[in-house]
Amino acid sequence: MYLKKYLTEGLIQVAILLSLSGTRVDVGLEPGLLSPLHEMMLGPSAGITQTQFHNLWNHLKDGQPSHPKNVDLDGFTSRRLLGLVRSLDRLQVPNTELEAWLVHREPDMLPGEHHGQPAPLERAHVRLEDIAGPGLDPGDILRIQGENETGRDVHMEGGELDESPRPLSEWSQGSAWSDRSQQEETHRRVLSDHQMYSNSLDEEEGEMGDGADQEDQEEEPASRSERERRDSVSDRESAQNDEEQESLSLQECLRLLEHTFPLTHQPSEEILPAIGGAVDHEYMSAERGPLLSPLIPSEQPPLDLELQWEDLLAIMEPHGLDVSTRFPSYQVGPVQTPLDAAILSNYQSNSNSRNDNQMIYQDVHLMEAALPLGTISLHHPETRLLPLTPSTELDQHNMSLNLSEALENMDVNSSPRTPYHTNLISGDPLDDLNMGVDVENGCTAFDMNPLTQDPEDNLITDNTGLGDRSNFDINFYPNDFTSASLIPQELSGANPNLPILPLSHLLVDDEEEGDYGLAGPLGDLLEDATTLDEMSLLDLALEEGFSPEMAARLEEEGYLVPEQANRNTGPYVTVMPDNEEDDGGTSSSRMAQGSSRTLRQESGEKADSDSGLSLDCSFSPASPCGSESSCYSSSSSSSSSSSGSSEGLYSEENDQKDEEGEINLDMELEVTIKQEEEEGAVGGYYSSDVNKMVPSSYQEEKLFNGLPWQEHIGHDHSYNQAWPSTPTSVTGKTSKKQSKYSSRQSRTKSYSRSSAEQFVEAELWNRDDRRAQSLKIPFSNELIINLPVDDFNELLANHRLNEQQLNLVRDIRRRGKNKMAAQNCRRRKLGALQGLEVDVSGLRRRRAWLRREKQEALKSLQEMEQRLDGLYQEVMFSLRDEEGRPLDATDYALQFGANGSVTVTPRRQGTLPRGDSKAGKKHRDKK
DNA sequence: CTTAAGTGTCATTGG
DNA sequence: GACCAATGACACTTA
Repeated sequence: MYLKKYLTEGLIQVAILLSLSGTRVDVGLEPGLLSPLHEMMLGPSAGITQTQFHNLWNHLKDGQPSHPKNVDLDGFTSRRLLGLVRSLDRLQVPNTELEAWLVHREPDMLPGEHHGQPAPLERAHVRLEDIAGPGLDPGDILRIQGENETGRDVHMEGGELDESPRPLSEWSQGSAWSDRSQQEETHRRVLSDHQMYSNSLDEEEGEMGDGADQEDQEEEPASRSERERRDSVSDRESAQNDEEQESLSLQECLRLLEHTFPLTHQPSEEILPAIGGAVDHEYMSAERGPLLSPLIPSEQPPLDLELQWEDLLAIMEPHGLDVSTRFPSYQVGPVQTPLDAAILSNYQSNSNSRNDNQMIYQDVHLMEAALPLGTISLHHPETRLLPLTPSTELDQHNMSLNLSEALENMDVNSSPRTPYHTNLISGDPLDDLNMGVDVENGCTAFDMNPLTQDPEDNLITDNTGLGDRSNFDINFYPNDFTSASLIPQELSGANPNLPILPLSHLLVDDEEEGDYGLAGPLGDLLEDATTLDEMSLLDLALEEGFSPEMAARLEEEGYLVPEQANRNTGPYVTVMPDNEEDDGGTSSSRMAQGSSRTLRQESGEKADSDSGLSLDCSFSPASPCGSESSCYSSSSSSSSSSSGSSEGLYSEENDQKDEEGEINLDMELEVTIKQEEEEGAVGGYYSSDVNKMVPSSYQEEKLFNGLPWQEHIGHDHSYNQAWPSTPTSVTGKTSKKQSKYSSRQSRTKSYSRSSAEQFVEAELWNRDDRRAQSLKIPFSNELIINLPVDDFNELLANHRLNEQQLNLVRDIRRRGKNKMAAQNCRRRKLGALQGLEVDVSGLRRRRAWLRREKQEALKSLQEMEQRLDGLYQEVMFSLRDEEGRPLDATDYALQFGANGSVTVTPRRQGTLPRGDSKAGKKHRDKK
């Protein structure tokens, strides 16, 4: 069962991965696989995936990371592989490394400027820049930032900000910027990924994370020129920097970051919340038209920036939480490895991008931002506390908590944030997708950090995704830096239609997926799939994942049908009662044989009966149970003689031996059987001799030898049966049991070594068989059980049986049928349970998705309401009464006629113009 | 010795 | 009313 579950899980995950995109899987696998681009593309082998997933599970649950399969690839090989994968994906893989430190560079610019931010971040950035600096000059960054910000925010966190805005804008305008170098794209993607990650986190928490995407888009138009400039700068940088140089610089930077990481990390998180608080403030201010801002981003760059900033803040808060929760290692390990540093740098880059927004915002609320940063730092520790617990459950729990909190926040502060949701909806689907991916990447990145100690290793791991830690990490690492870009594109390409729904929804789903026990990353993947296909696709993917199981199930069921048919056909089935493995075709052919066989049996039976006990005792080849006979006979032969002829083929010699040796056994068996019957003992352990009971043609046995039908026999528990030969057979129940047990064991011991299977089957001889043997029932139990009623009655009529025999035969039939029915019932039960499990998982995902949708809808609704209010007030202010005074919105209401006419009517208590519930709200609020 | 899983059997129910 | 399938409950075995 557990193995099956594992397999199914692995299969499901594989299916999901495949459904999402081969790249993704590849990316994840690449690190672990030395050669295997094709595997990655085609889909990892089940074993690999399983192991990875298992590792993920283990990692999440146990916190134990590295998987043996996670091989650290050389930086070159890993890069090569990544490059190949990227090329396959169509995505050009720029050096993620570059991106990482580029982000860091920006901070360098900032150090002096940041008041609120903690020194460590700045330091780290500076160092990184200093080390890696080849490509970009701090001055460039500053310039870029200034350009981006239109000169407003240059002072603040410009260094950090400059690149972050770039990616956002570029990302949104990716098509326009296709010309640019791959590196630039990668930078953008990375940055966008980080942002997306934060967004996704926000969504998961129920925060307003969606707004970030919208903001990004909004920013684009306004800051195009700036972006272009930045792009040009980035191009220059990319051209200047060789990958190797970048890697080296990155390594150094990572090292530096490691030293400073904790501090650096905190600042980013802190800054974000602080910024978020400031943003909220601004939104609260009624002067601006935050809602409208998205509509006219170019005209109102500051507003856009603010909006973006808010989004970023919203994202950041959840992001930090998510990071902590998802990546316990990251949180736990105050000492972060270079990789972590790199990841952090990326993360910071996200924060930086937010900082850009902040910068814009800070022009207005600079002081506020500074304060919040300090205050936010407190926030960070909390997040870390959660992450300390490695268990996924805790993470999920945290997520859920965050979500609830986010929801609450929504309720309270939804109004300010809402405006962006519309943008999100209209937002580029690709961006959303990317965001979701990025989020995941960010997570993975964090995971990687702790393990990687050497900057080079970190880089390698980052690039290749071969993190030492856990398979899980490995799988997702690639996404973090290099692969991240790839994945998003693929996703976007694969699901252009999905765009409306931000990936963040998916992330939210992850929480619930956690219920399933899926790893966070896996859950993300699953959620992505769900979002893409709106759960239905996900379900399909799941089913596909289960396909093996399902197929097995179906096969079983299909088998069931034929099996039943066989049962109905009875006689034929008797030969192979349990031929589950047999196809219907075989059964049909067998049926024909069975008919002839039955005839033979009858004739043979008579002959056997003629032969008398000796024949019965000896294994008549046509043992009563056709199916059992073979195994049984073999066992019996083994028991009686060491020959242990397999396949139930008995040489006459064996038969004779059996006969001789078993005659006594027969007698004993009868006694024991009677006792059992008297005692009502359940099942019995039958000696091989029992087979003798049923006369079946020797040939028939041969025909049926080796057939799977014996399966059920194997299941037979011969309870209470004492080994005929054992002295205890005559003793009481307990003694019987013991004797039976001991006899079995002895048997198994003696036989198992020679021909284990045959012996086992022989052991399976059941009580009814023994009884039948004892009563000299002329036909096999299989025949008795599987014959149709008419045939069965005919059979009974043909054979003159005494009352005892008739009763036994009927009992055998009843019990045999019930046994098969019970088996079928249990099989169905298991199938139903599995199906229900699948349904539950699908429904959970569905529920999560619907919840996300609901949140989004509420957000958009609030946004619309706010916009309506603003418009209403605007209109009212523009109106003048007879005396030329502006109308008070509280005193007058707009009424919209059916013909499109709008009339201003004095507001009366209790009467509100249509669609002016909001106005009424306003009125009330003002009062 | 305990426990869970698997299996056979009985009794019952409904078709 | 007989037959059968399905199923719950119980007992037993086994790992």
